[in-house]
This record gives sequence, C-alpha cells and structure tokens, in this order.
Amino acid sequence: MSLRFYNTMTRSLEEFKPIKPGEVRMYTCGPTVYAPAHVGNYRAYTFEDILRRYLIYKGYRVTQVMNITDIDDKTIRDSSAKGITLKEHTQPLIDMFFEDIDRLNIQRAEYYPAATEHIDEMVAMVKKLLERGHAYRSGDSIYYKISTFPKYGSLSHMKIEELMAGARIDSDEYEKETASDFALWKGWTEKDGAVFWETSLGKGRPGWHIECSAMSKKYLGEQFDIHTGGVDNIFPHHENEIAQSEGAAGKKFVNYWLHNAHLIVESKKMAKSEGNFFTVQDLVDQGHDPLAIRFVLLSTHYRQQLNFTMDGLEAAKAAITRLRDFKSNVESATGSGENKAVNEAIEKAVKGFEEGLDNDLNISPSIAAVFDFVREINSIVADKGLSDSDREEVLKILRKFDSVLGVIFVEESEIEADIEEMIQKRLEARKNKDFQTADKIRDELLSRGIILEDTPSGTKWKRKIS
RNA sequence: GGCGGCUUAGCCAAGUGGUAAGGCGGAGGUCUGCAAAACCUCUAUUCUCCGGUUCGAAUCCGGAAGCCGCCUCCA
Repeated sequence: MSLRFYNTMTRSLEEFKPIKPGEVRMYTCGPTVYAPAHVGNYRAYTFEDILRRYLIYKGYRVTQVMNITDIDDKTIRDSSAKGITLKEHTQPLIDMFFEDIDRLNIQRAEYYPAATEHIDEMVAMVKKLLERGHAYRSGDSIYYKISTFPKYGSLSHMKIEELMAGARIDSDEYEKETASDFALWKGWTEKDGAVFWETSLGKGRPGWHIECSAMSKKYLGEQFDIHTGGVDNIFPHHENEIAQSEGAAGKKFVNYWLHNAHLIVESKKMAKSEGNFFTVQDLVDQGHDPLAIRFVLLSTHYRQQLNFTMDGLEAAKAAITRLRDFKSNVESATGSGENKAVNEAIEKAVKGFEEGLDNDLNISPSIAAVFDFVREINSIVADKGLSDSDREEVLKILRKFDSVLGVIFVEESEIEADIEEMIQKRLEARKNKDFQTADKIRDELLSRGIILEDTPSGTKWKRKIS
C-alpha cells in the first residue's frame, strides 16, 4: 500500500505524490517565542518529527523548514514589559526550544528561519500583493483584501460572508476596509516602542501571517508538498498564508495540509488556571525521562486528541524499558543455524509497521507490530537463541523501526568508576554465597538508578528510566 | 449562534459491516540463591445511551447525553 495522508484541504485521505519524485519539501509551523513552549506545543513538533522520519524511512529526501516566530504582539508586549530588547527576550526562549527538541529526540529540520531575519523577503511579498491588487494601504498599515481572493475559506471550509457576519472589529484596526481583512504590514505605533523596521513600505513591522508565506517561498519555492501545524492554525493563519502565497505567485501553494489535534492533560483542557499547564522542563525537573514524554506524544495518532496523563507517562517508561531490554537481549543472544521463524517474524513486523504509518501515520498498529515482533523474537531467543546473522538482521530491522520511533537506540553514558567497583564487589559476594551483602549492594545501586540483572552469561546493568 | 471532532477493559489506544490489535497495570506459572529480564496462561460475550437498517453493527442511519476544539495573531 502506498503512503496516504488526510488532507485538511479536501477533508479526505489522499495518496501522497511529491512534486519531484523522491523529494519532499515541507513547511512545519514552529514556535512563537514569547514564553517557554509547553508540552502541547511539542505534540505538534513530535508529530512533525514522525512525519519527517517516516518520509525518510520511505526513502524520500526531505527538506523541512520550521519557522521561529520572534516578532508578534506578544513578543513585543513581553519584552517591553521587561524593558529589554526583542532579541534579549526571544533568544533564551529559542535556546530552550532547541534544548527541548534535542532531548525529545526531534530531528533537526534543514532550516529554522527567524521572522526578524526575513523582513526583506516579507516586504517584497507585500509589494507584490500591492502590485497585484490583493492589498491596500490604509494609514501606515497595509492589509490584505480578502474579497480579491475568491478561494478564501477553502481550507477551513468557512464562508466569507459568515466570517464577516461574526467578525469582531478590533479597535486599533479600524482602518480596515472590511473587518475580515488582515494585516500584512503594521505601521509603527507607540506600543511598538523600539521594535520597528524602516523599509520601503514605511516604518513598522510585519503582520503575523506574512512570515510563513515569505520564508516558505525562500526556502521551498512558490509551490511545495506538505504544510503542517496545529488545528488552531487552520483558521486564520493557514487560510491567510494561502491567500498571500497564491495571491502573490498566482499558483497553487501547497498540495497536502496536515493538522494535528491538541492534547489535554488528565482529561482536562490544559490551562494555567487548572494547574495542569507545564513545559518539558517542568517534567524533566520532576525527574521524568524526556524520551518517555516523546513516547507518550508519538503513540497517539496525530489527528486524535491526546490525553496526557501521569499514568500514561509511567506506561511509556515501561514500554520503552521493554523495547530497550529487547534490544539488549538480542545483542547478547547466541546460537547457531539460520532460523526460518526469524525471517517470518521480520517480514510480518515490517509489513505491520508500514501498513500503519502508510495510513496517514496511524502509529498505533505500527507500535503493536513492533511489540508483536519483540514477543516473537524473545520467544525464539529463549527457545533456541539467535545465530550471528539472524541477530544482525533483527537488530538491523529494530534500528530501522527506531529511525522513526527514536526511543530505543540511545547513547548510554559510561558507568561511573565507583559503580563498577560496587558491581565487582557484589560479584565477589555472590561467589562467596554472601547474598545479604550482594542484595544490599543491588539495592544501593538501584537507588542510584542502576538496575542489575544476573543472567547465565554474567551480570548486566542498565539505567532505570525515570 | 455557526462549523467540526471525540466517547472501546482499571488506564492509554487500534479496529469503520463478518463476530474486540497492542501497550501499561493486575493474577497465576516456568526460570532464578532471591530478584530482574524473558517465556507461557488468564485479564471487554462487549464497544456512552436509546431506537433503526442488515443474515450479521463498535463499525451504517436517526435521536439523546457527556467531553473537546475552531469562528481574526493559541500547537
């Protein structure tokens, strides 16, 4: 079966066909760096990571762009409230963002363009929109005239008349001809303080939506394959992007629109007032392994609302532990002779894994296929062991699954010298049948996060996933 | 008010017409000095509720209840 995605534009499952065979260009909506990103934000980035990784798994060459929105009402508001420059406010948050995606094992995109570094591109696009009659100047600001773009509303499936009927009129945007028009360029006001650019459009700053149109064009061209974001972005952000990009280029902007659902926490909407609003850092501070967070975020289909719970986080730890123990069991397995059952298990697992993800990244059946595989191979290992070549085949395929999941093969930090000593001491004690001492050492190590396992081939240690 | 989504075991979560995947948790067993890991067995006669269509429905249709979104800068 081929790869299919649910396209928000058509509200249907469509076979994925890239514009250029073997290559995928995609734009993934990134963070607005006004406050630390919360776990809900990372649901989106994790989904985008699974998408990216699976495309690579399928053999595509991927060019991914993720924008960094470092200029908007909130970054201005918060930086001026603190009396620091925009950059001083956003840079620490950008650093935190990269720290978080690294520890969640989210692969880096090819480009992370910051809005403030692409003002020229935005100005050029606004000019183009003025030229083509899609925009008008009002006072010091420039607005997009949505009545010039008949397709407006096609992504969100909303009718312009309805939007107009329900539109609220923002007091400081009274100059718009129609309430539902949106700002491309905002003329400087006192509220903006030192945040402005002197451009051929005048003194001011860009509207929010124009950055994505301008930056996607710069890095991906006027037309590309996939655009993603949270469901909240469908309207107005992505709708406006389409209007801008297609209005400026005169051709279709994006072929596949993918949107992820939000997450709730302990069955409740995540909100500061509920006390269930937290960041990745908060969870790490509580001692939770970031990859357990990753597993929680990736294990629910992206279009399904995800219920983030502490029980779920604990379950994820246990699941990852099982997968890593499996890896370790296989690595130390010995045996002779090819085993037909191994190949059968591999074939079945690959089929199940790909069937799930091919179907709009439906990851649950894929994870099920991996766990079925674990049980089958473990059973073979317990029964007959694995030959060298079978072992390598199993590890190869596990590594391939993990190229998407990203939770099994991780760098293990070296064991500390004193821990090694304690393990040796315990070995001695066991030899002398001094099990009391041996158990005491084992307990001590456990309290330091080291789990010992006595196997026929010696004592193994591993780090506990917290 | 308009538009959309969801409701499956103690928890998480697949399944979209043919008789309930998988994970976690729990129970019992094998192995082990004891553990751990691993393996084996068991853990929803039933899919929010009420009707209907059908030989057959968690899946389709109608209705009800609950939850969650979007409706101009929130992933």
